[in-house]
Amino acid sequence: MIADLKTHLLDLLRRALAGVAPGQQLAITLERPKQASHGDFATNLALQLAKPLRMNPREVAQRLVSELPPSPWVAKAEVAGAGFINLFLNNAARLQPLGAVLERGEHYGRSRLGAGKKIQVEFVSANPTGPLHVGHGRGAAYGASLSCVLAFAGFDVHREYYVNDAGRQMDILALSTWLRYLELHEVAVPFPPNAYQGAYVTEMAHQIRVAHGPRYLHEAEVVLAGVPGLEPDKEAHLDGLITNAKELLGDDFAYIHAHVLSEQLADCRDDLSEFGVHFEHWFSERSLYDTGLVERTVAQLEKHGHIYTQDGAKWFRSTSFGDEKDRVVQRENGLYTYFASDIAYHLNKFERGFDRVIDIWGADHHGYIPRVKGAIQALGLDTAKLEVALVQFAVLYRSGQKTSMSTRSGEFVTLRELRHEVGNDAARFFYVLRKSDQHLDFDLDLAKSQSNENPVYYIQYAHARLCSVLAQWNGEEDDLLAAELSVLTGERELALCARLAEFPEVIEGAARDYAPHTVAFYLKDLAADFHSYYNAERILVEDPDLRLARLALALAVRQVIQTGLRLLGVSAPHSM
RNA sequence: GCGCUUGUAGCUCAGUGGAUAGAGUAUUGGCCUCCGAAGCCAAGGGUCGCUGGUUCGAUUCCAGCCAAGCGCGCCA
Repeated sequence: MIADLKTHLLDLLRRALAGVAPGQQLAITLERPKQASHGDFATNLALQLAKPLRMNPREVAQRLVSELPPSPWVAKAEVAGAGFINLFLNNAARLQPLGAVLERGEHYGRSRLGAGKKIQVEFVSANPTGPLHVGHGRGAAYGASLSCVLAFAGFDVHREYYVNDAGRQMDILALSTWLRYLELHEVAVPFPPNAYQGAYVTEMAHQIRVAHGPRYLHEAEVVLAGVPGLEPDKEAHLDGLITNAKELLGDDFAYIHAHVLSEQLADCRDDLSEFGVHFEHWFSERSLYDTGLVERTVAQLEKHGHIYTQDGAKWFRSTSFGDEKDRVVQRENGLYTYFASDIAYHLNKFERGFDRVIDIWGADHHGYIPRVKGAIQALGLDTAKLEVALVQFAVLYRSGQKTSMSTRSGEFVTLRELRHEVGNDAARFFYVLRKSDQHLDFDLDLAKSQSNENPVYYIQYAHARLCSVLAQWNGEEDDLLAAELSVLTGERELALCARLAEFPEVIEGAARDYAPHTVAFYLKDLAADFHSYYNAERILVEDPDLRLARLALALAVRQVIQTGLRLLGVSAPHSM
């Protein structure tokens, strides 16, 4: 409808252009002016033409206006400012979007932009070594909202969580749990400061003790045998302990490893699920090793001459692809690096036939992009299909003080804690209310103590008000779909219609730019327009025609708020 | 040092090659016998970091500088 209207206006301008400057090929831009006095649409066409035609822009504008063919929708066209052409629509045209919302209902705003293309969105992918913290929450909220927007814009979206279940961090978690277990049995092994400190580790140790008693007990001397001291290299100390644990426990270490992994993954899954964040796939890093894909990937790179050996390690020549230095894929000790499995993972993604793959990473991974893209190119794949969206870290403030968010130190505010304090709706909305590449100062005190000031309530309140009015009318909502809308002539009403008309454009923009925050800002604007209208005019008036038309407008606004909030994972309560 | 990101109202943040740069919050003053005051209306508050360049026009694009965050491992 409104797309047709825009097409119609563009067509009018194109014909005027042909009359004034035959042969001029210009991309005509049509924008919605910020000020109502500048019309419903404006174009800078005359300003663009002024130079090639060597004419005064206002004069060009004047000639374009006089060449503009008559239209059933355009009330007037006028020249303004430096040479803008402002187009004013008649009321029938301005009411069109309202009719479109009523007709399409929950599908209003849906787009064919994605054309059913398969697109994978991988996000969160936090190591399952402890509870998710508020930093992960941002990636979760962003990824989930973006995925919904993309799906609404016509993409076939696949959400995926990459589970880092193969690396050293998981070994450290298993070790940490075992050490806590020994501690519970009063075995005197000092708990290393760089092991996982969180209380959940002790809880898991406790569970293991309850389930298996003393089965995993060993004397302190054997546990510490041959382990280098904490100084000078505390990581070497940790590695020594891991080596001993694996030897002493054998298959039992694998059991503890598997146990802590499944515990943490289950916790993570529950946490995200309660946050309204769901994944189609949980992809195991370890499976890349089990299926031999990591090995095959490196071999393939080697075959094509992108690998060389130096100092006993295998290096990928990523400098050939614009990286600042070459990167190790297989260490001197034979173990593959995280990078190696990540190349294999991306190869696997491409082999699954996605038209586009989006990785959502924390901004601290930005230096990682050139090497991954380089590897993809080296494998003969199309790097343009991979897009990386960086999400800046949330910097957490408590009582005006910056708070640490390290998982290993155990000093962090968990996502679960945050959700319980401020609620899922406020948390989801708060996270997505800034563009993703903007640093986020997350003021805990503000979020927790003043949650009523969170703008999400402003929008939800508008929704509840609309529900309330419609309930008091107590009629059949289906009857509103056929209401005669032409009695709506007030500026506020027509402004609301214009706002409704923007929604499909906002969705397409958000999908194109990976910017779900624009949906949040749009909803704030829509709610503001409605609150303003609601205070100025009465909806349930005596005149039955006007009442029905206003109720139809209310229904449409409620629908778009509902749709928008759903995309952001925020509830639309009927009362609050 | 190099790279990426950021710099807009007291604070937190949107936005744009175009007309008078916006919102929330904070401050001040109004609006409920009337559909929900978690709301509305109004006022004050700005060198869009600085300097150049491109352009009819730059807060927006480009370069340099200043400042902040992050990254620069045979960690993941």
